[in-house]
Amino acid sequence: MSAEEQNVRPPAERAAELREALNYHIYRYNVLNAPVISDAEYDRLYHELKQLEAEHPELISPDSPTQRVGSDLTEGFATVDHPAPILSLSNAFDAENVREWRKRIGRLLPEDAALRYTVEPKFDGLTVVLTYTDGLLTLGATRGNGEQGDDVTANVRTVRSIPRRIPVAPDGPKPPHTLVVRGEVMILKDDFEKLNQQQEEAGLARYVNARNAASGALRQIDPRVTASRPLTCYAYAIVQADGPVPTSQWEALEYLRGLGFLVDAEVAARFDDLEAVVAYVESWHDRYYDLPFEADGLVIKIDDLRVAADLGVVGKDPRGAIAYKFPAEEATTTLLDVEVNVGRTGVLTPTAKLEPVFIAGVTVSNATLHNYDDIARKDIRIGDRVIVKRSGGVIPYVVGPVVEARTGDERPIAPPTHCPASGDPMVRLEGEVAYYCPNPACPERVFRNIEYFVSRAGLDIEGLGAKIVALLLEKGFIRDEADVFTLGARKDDLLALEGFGEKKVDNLLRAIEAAKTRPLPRLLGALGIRGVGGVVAGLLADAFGSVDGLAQASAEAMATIPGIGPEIARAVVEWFSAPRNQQLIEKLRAAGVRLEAGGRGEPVVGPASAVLEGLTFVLTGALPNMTRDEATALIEAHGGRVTGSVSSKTSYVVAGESPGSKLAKAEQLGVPVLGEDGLRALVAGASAPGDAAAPDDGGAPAQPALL
DNA sequence: CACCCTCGAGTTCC
DNA sequence: CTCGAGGGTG
Repeated sequence: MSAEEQNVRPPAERAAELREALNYHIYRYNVLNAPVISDAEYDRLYHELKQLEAEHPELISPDSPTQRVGSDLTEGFATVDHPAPILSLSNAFDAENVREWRKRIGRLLPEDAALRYTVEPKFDGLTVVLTYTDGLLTLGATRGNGEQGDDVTANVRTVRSIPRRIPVAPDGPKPPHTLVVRGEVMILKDDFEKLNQQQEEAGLARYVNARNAASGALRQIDPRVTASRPLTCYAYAIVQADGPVPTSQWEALEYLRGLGFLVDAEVAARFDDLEAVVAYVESWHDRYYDLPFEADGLVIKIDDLRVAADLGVVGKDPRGAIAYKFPAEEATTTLLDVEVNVGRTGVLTPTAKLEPVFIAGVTVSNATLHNYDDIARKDIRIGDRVIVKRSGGVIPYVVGPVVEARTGDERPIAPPTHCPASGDPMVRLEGEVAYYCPNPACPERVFRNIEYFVSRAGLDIEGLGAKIVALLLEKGFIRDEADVFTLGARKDDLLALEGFGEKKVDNLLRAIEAAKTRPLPRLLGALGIRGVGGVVAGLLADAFGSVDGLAQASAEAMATIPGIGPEIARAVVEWFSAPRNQQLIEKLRAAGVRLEAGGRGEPVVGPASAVLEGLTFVLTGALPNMTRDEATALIEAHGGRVTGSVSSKTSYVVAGESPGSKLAKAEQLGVPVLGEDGLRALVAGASAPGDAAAPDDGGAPAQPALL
């Protein structure tokens, strides 16, 4: 049943259906801690109902979820009244919504009133209300239904970032006689990972998400259990005080920090211009996932708390603040099927076929399932409702199944016993996760190998992508990698193919011709020997100088090279001992492919300078004026190294636009971070006067700056 | 033998 | 980008 079909039904019927569904989801979320739909979907349903009620006010009923705030009251805890009701916030989903909010409140304010705004993270945790009497933490309560909450004082006292006594230091500032603070309890992302590792080691189920785990922890009857869970609390508001406290939100945050509360400082900012606010919140779109906590948006508040209070409340939403929601990165959908992919090495990778679902700006219908151990560990079954996440990076993956939504018709997923392409029985190597198709002649493996051979990672033949490789295989024009070089003799056959004109064929043949004289490391890497990528191929090329030299080398000889161990050596020897591969080399030789290092087209370029000698760089994000390849070339030309992951040995991280998790890692490890300019300065500065001459080897002329 | 670091391999969508 | 595994080091 599609959304369109639902929407043409009578409004009254649809409203009743939405009410029922929402109430059920509220119960699942708040009471059982086991939601069956994502927050984003909940939001969608909620807004549909709200809009329906706006158009047809007669449909509003007292049990409508729009008329109440959610409740998480649990039996087993004493119920306490909140000094002030905990309200929710209206949502903004884009810049325009934020401007509309400003316009709405503008009508209630004096003409041209100058406003300041604070922006804070919208924590995805649990709201708590903390009461201090003469500096002592005397009450901690959950949000409950907004009016009343559960008394979880004993549990709250176990949270280390919540002061049990203020002042925390003997000379620290003293709070007023009574102080009520609002905060958010959560499990930080790193802690959540560790917690799940412990769960696994203990043979227990993983928690699906941090919020549920935190919620469960806070509601333990035995506070010792709570104490064993890594809870953190950020404070963000003063609810009540009987002494002088700040009258602006910005100062309130500073005040709370001064008293010893944990207060966010990464996101919090104050602006006196709404457009600056809009630019700021949008700037968080592609970096909020680097925050140490889960956040599903930002909160924009009128900084002057008296002005905010005077604006009052509409429905259950205060007018003085708005929640700016990030595009949802998680959604639930149905796992329709699991497809098996055969890689060029023979590894089988399960891929999830999903009912298409819109997440963070794109429609996702496929997601990797990594391997069969992972499927078993998460107990994912075909037909399950599954949570799909598209975080930090871009690549979506299946987080886990919603066990509560099972109907009993779900089917377990078993690793295939035979290769879907060749029919060979699958092999699982001792101690490895992957299942392999052991047959090197497996049609899928052959296809993937050729595809890799000609790809950018291999010989980089432009105009020869996966589609065309598949077509050429199907037509019988090629059967292995070397056949690619015989295509020049079959120009007429190529021209006869659909979509292949004179120009396209000429370009393709020219690219193939050029690929005959690629540098030796590229050729070695393109062969697809297990464990031999760009770096290892370079080491082997340096040591043996030619394909034949390598083919004759012993495993022992290879293993003496730093960076090559017994495993890779064995894989290389094994590869060259296979008749199939020996024939391949002979065909390449016969086709005129250069199998040695050096020669024309491969100048041995000495370093332009050695100013970066001994330094290791990691690139992340997009630099404004150079590609990653150019930046890598620049660093290497000056004697530096570029690696993929940040470690304590990394000298510099070069970060550009929308950097990934590497930037956070760098900050965590205290590795200095450079921009593009910083990199150029490093190169230029040190190589400036006098020392630009290439060291000793007279043969290679120093290259001028690369750009 | 237990770490840490690096490399290779596979992956999604437009 | 993330994961798993190989290689090297203390």
